[in-house]
Amino acid sequence: MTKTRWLTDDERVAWLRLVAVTMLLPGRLEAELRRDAGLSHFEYYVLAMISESEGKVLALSELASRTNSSLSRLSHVVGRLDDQGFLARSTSPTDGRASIATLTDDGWTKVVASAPGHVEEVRAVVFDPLTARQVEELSEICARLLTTLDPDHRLLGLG
Amino acid sequence: MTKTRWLTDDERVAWLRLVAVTMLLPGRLEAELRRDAGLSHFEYYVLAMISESEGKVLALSELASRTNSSLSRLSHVVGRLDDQGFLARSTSPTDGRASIATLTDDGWTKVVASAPGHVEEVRAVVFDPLTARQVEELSEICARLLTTLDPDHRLLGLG
DNA sequence: ATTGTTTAGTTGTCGCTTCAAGTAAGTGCT
DNA sequence: AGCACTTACTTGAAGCGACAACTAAACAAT
Repeated sequence: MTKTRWLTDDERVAWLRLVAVTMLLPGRLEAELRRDAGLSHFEYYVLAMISESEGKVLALSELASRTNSSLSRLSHVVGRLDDQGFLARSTSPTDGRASIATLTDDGWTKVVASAPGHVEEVRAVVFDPLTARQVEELSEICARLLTTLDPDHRLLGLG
Repeated sequence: MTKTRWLTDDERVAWLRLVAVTMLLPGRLEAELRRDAGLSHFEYYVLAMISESEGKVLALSELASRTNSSLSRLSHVVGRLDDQGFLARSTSPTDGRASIATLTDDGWTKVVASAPGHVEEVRAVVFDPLTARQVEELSEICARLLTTLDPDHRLLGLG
C-alpha cells in the first residue's frame, strides 16, 4: 500500500470537467435520437455500424467489439431491432456458431433518415464550440487515452 | 430542411475517438469501484459530493444537479445508501418539501477508503498517458464543451 | 473417433433507471 | 383567507443491461 498520489488542483479541475462531459454528452445524443428517430444511441450505433460495413452485414461478435457491448446485450438489442424490422438475423454459412445481422431496407431507410439530425447534434455540441486547433488536440488526446482504454483497437473498426 | 453539413474526415476520426472514450471510460471507473469498494460510480459520486459539501449535508435537489441525475433516480439510490447506512435522510427545517442527505461516519469511512483506489485508476487511465500540456488542453476543451452542455454550471458545484 | 476446450450466441433473472402518477409543502394572486 | 400553481420529492411499473447458466458448433489433441 504505497502513498496515494492525489491530483493537483489543475488536474482536479480537468478531471471534474472531463467527468461532467462524459456524464452530459451521452445524454444529449440519447435525447436527440430518442426524440427524432425513436432509437436509443446504442441502437442507432448498431445500425450505423452495420450500414457502414461491406454488404451491410456483420457478425454479432464483430458488432459487439465495435460497439463495446457484451454479446448478451447485443443479443437482446438485435432481437428488438429484428422485431422492429430494421435488421434480420441468420446463421453464417461458413461458421455454424456465428449469427450475422443484415440491415433491411427499412433499417437502411431509418439510418439515412436519422443521420442528419444526429450529425447536427454532434456539430452543435462538440465541433461548433471548438476551434479547428482544439479539434486536432482533442483527437490526439483521445487517441492517447485509447492506447490504454482500448489497446487492441476493438472499437474503431478493425480488430 | 437545410443541407446536412457532414463531418470532414478529420472530424469524423476525432468523433469516433471521442465516442470510444465516452463509451470506455465510465466502464473502467465503474469496474474499479465495484471491485474495490462495492459501489457503483454513481453511488461513489453521490457520497463524494456530500463529503465535499459543507457540513457533509446536501439537499437532494442540489445533489441531483451536481450528479446530473433525476430526482427519481436519486431518491432510489439515496434510499439504498440509507439502507446500507452510508447516509441518513431528514426533512429540511427551513423547507418542509426538501430532503437533506447527511453523510454518516460509516459513509465518510467508505469514501475515505475508496478514494485512493479511485484516484489511482483515474491517473492510470487519464493523466499518466497524457503530457502536462495535453492535460491543460483537455481541461480547456472540456470547459468549452460545458458552455453548451452545462450552460448553468449545474455540475461542478455552485449553480 | 472421442474427449476436452474454446468460441459464439441465447435465455432467464435480478437490479437499476426511466417514466408516469401521486403527495405534500411552499408561493403568488386576489 | 382561499385558490391555483410550482417545487421537491416519493413511489410503483416497465424496460434495459449485467450476470450466470446453458446450448451448440468448431477446434485441438491423442
